[in-house]
Amino acid sequence: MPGLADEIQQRVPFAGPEVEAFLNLQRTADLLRREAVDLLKPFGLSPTGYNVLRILRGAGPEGLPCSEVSARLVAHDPDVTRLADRLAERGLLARERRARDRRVVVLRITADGLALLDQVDPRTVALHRRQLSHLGDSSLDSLIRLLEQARVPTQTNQPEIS
Amino acid sequence: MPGLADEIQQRVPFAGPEVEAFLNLQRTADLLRREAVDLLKPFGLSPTGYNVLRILRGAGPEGLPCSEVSARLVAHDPDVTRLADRLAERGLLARERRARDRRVVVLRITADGLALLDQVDPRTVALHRRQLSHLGDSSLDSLIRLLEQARVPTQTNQPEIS
DNA sequence: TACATATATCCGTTGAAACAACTATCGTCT
DNA sequence: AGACGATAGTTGTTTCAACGGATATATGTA
Repeated sequence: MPGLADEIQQRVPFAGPEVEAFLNLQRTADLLRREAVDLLKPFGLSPTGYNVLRILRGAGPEGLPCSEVSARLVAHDPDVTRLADRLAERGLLARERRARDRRVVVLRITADGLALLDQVDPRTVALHRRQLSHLGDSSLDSLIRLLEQARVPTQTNQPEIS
Repeated sequence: MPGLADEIQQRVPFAGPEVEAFLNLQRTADLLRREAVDLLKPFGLSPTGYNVLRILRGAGPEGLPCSEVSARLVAHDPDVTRLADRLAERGLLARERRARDRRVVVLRITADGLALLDQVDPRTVALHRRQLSHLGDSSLDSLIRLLEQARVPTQTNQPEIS
């Protein structure tokens, strides 16, 4: 197969700092996330499930509609219904249809859910500290600021003229 | 249910910069990744599949064993077998058992695979530029450096004494 | 009221990731 | 040679995310 070798080789080895930043972002996020997954697994929680419970705790006793929970998730998951199904089966949250608008289902964390969070929270905090504290506060602040900045433009993006 | 309201409320609103950095990292990575997923979908590629093809292109005509591909993936996926299955079915890569060690299966990108990459690459580069170029080169460099730093300690972590 | 449209959630299906058990092959030691 | 353990992939199963269509309710309009 002549000519193939010429085509292959190290092409696009460096496609600009944006690409490199994207890949580093994915790589780092994946690595740290896996450790969080492993930590949460013994508690029967996925990162998303854990996230839902924390959102509901933050929402207080009035709870929050599914749609609102969905909007606040770290990793946007459109299928809150079945996610809540699993958590409700285990008694970690309660569901109730709102009277004045019977379309919305309000989710509320239960005492069991709160107890589980109390058990898990110290571990995740310790994990993240172990993962990132070596950067130091000032680097962490920079990192946080850069990550926030990185999210800005994609939200207000013009659709391509194409 | 008295007492419940006291337990709920905004607890753990700020558990330290490490937690905030972790959440920002996940949030940003997820947001950017989703756009990449949408971009790749019309080409029938997942981010991981795209990643495999680029790794194989970089490896050149000699190809790479499954295990080596797995190790170089951005998002570590232990199941390269079936990932390669799908790509091989579409003729994007070829598989061959190595003669001197018949345990290893060598993956090689095909001309079709290279052609697909040629089609996709400019789009992903453009996407990442659109996502991140507003940060500017110096901020991007900082971000890359911080993300690299963040990956260091987790690799050499002592198991907890616990 | 009747109708059209929008919204919030639900559910059926598909595809892929996670985990574990299994097979084949190799290297080494006796 | 034969046995043991290590290595490289493969395969089965379960679970979960993604996508789209379906349902129920609400809202606006004539």
